[in-house]
Amino acid sequence: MKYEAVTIKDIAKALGLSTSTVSRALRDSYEISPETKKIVIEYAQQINYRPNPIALSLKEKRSRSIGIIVCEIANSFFSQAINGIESIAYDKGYNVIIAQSHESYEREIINLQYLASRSIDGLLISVSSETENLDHLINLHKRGFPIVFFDRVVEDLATHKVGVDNYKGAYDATTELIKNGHQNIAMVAGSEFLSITKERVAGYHQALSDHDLPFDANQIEYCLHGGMLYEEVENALEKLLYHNNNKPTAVIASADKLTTNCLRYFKSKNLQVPSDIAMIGFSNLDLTDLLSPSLSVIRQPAFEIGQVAIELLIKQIENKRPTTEFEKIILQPQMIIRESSGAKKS
Amino acid sequence: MKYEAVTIKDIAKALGLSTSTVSRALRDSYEISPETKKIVIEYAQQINYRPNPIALSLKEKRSRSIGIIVCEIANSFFSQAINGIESIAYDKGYNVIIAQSHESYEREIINLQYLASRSIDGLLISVSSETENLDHLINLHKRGFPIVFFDRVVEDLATHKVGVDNYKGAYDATTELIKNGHQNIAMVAGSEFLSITKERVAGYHQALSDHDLPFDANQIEYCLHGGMLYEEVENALEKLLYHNNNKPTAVIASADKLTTNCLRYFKSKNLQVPSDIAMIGFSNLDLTDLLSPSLSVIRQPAFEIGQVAIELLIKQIENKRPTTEFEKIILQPQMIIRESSGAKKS
DNA sequence: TTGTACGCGTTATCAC
DNA sequence: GTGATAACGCGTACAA
Repeated sequence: MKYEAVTIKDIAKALGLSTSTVSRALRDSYEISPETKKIVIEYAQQINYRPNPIALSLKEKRSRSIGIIVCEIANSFFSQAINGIESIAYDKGYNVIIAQSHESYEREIINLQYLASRSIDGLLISVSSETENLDHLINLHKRGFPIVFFDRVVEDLATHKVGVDNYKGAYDATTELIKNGHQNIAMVAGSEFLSITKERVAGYHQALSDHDLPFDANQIEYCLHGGMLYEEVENALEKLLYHNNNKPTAVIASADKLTTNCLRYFKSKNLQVPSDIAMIGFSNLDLTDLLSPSLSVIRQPAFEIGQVAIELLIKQIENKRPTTEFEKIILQPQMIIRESSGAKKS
Repeated sequence: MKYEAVTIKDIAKALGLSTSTVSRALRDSYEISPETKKIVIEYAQQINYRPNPIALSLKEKRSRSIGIIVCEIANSFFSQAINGIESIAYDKGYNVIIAQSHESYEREIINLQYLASRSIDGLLISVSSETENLDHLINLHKRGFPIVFFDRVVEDLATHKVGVDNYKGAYDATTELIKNGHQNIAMVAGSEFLSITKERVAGYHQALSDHDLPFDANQIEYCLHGGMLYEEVENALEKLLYHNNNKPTAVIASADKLTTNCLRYFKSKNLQVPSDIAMIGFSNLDLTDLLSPSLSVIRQPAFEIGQVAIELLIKQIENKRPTTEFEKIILQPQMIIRESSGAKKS
C-alpha cells in the first residue's frame, strides 16, 4: 500500500540481487537456486511483501475484478444472489464491484460506464426495470466484453443467461389460488420491459386458460419501477380493486417489492388476507413466515443463481478463444404455501 | 478495456502527435494550442477514449477505491448504510468494494488482507461480532492506513468513528416498556465483544435504575453471532422465559437479526405479542409496520451513518498531512412506537 | 544461475 | 507549442 509499500525492488536492494531474480524466486521459478529462493522468500515474508495488484493488472491487462449491476442490494433476492456470486468469485481470486441502478435506466448506463472505465474483466447484470434500449450493453458485447445476465435477462443479446422458470412460478401460484376457489385473480406485475414480467404473465395466463377461466387484461397492472415506489403499487391496486367491474378475490404480486407493498396497501385499507383478498407473492424475504397471516410465496434460488452466473462469467473470461456458444440456464422456483393464499370468504 | 483498449498512444499515432501532447491536450493544459486541443479532444471522443484507471493508479499510487467490511449486506441496516456510502463515494470519484465477514473473525481478517492487497485507499468497517482481538486493524492503522469505524466501533483505536447513541436507544426502549406497565424486562443482546452491545445494556440498566426497578443479570442473554443463527436466539429465549425464576413480560432485542428471530421464536411457541410478551427491537427493516402486531422499533439512521463515515474517510485520504485529530460522531436513533410494545396482560 | 532491458498506459520533467 | 524520456511495479525474453 502506498503509505509504506514494499516492492520487489526493496527486496532486491536489501538482498543485493536484481529485481528479476527476486521476482523469479517469489514465483518459484525453476531457474533459481534453492538457496536464493529460500533467502528471498523468507525475507519477503519477514517484511510482509505483497505484490502490487495494480502493477499486475497493468501488465496482464486484466484486473481480476468483475462488476455486478443490480437494482438494489437492499432487495433480498439480490443480496442473496450477491452472496452466491461472492462465494465463488473470492475462491477464484476475483474481486467484486457492486453498483446499483435503483431501477433507473440512466443510472444503469452511468454505472456501466463507470465499471467499464474501472477495467473490470466481466459483468454480471440484472437490468433495471426501465431498461428497454440495450445499446449500452450491445456496444460492450460486440467488442467481446464478457457479460452474463442473471434473473432479469434480455433476449436480444447472445450471452450466457441464468434465471428461474418464471412461467412455472406464476403458473403454480395461479393454480394454487384457483384450487382454493378463486376465480377472479389479478396480477400486480413488474415492468413491461422485462422478460421476466412477460414470462410471469404468460404463466398466469396459461393457468387461467387451463382451468377454463377467462383472461381479462384489466386484471393485470404493470409497475414500471417494480414496486420500488409505494405509490405505483397503490395506484395499481386501486385500479384493480375499485375501478374494475370484475373485482378480484386474489392477487399475485410478481416481485419482492411488489409483494410487500401490496401487503402494506391491504393493511392500510383494513383488508383481511386471505378472507377479503388472498395473495401469493414472488419473494425472497426471509421473514415472510412471520407476517400475519403468513405469506405464501414463490421463492427463487437466488444464491444458486448467483453462483451459476459467476461460474459462467469466469469461464468465459478465462477462455482463451472467444466464446461462441452461450448457455441459458433455468433454475426452478419453489412455491411455499402458507396462509395468505387461502380460500375466499364464503 | 483489454479486448480493444484505446490508449493515448493510439490517438498520438493516428494524429501524428506525441503521447505527451495528447495527454496534455486531453487534460486541457495551457501549453497546448487551441487547435491541437480541439483536434485531439474531438478524435478522442469519436473513438470513445477512456483513460486507463489502472495505469493512473500505478502512477499516482492510489486506486480511488475504498473497501467496506460489514457482517452481511442482507441486513437492512447495512444495506442502507452502504447506500449512504455509495451516494457520496461515487460523487467524489471513488469506487467501493464490499466484503462480508458473516460475523466471523477469521473471515474478517481474510477480507481485510484481500482488500489491503487490492490497494484500496481506505477502509470503512463495522467489525464482526466475534472480533475481540484488533491486531489486524491496528497493524494497518499504525502504518497510517485510513480506517473509519461505523456502527460497531472499537474504542482502542484512534480513528474516526461514526455510530448512534446506543445508550439512548436502549434507554428509551426500556422506558417505554416500563411506562406500559412492564416491570420485568429482559434483553436479548448481541455479542459481548461489541461496544454497541455494552452501550445498549448500559442504557437498559440505567432506565431500570431510574425507575427504581431492580437489575438482574439473569435477564440478559448475549448472542455471540448477533442473531445470525436462529438457535442462539432460541436458546437465549428458552433461558429467559423458562429457566428463570423471574419470567419477563417484555423483551428488548438489541439488533436487527435478534429482533426477527425473537419474533420467529414467539410465533413458534404461540406466544401472543404484546399480551403474552411485549417487545421492542432495534431494527432497520422497512416492513416492521406490516408485521402483526406491528413492531415497535428503535431505528438507526443507517443511510446518514454511511454518508458521514465515507465523508470522514475521504477527508482523511485526501488530507496531505497525517490526520492526528479524530472525530467521533454520534447520531440519534429514532423510536417508533407501534403495537408490540403494548401493555401486559392484566 | 543471474542480470539487463523492455513494455503495460499515463503524466511530469526537461529539452528544443 | 511540442516532443522525448523517465518513472510507477511487475514479469519475462534475451543476454551473459
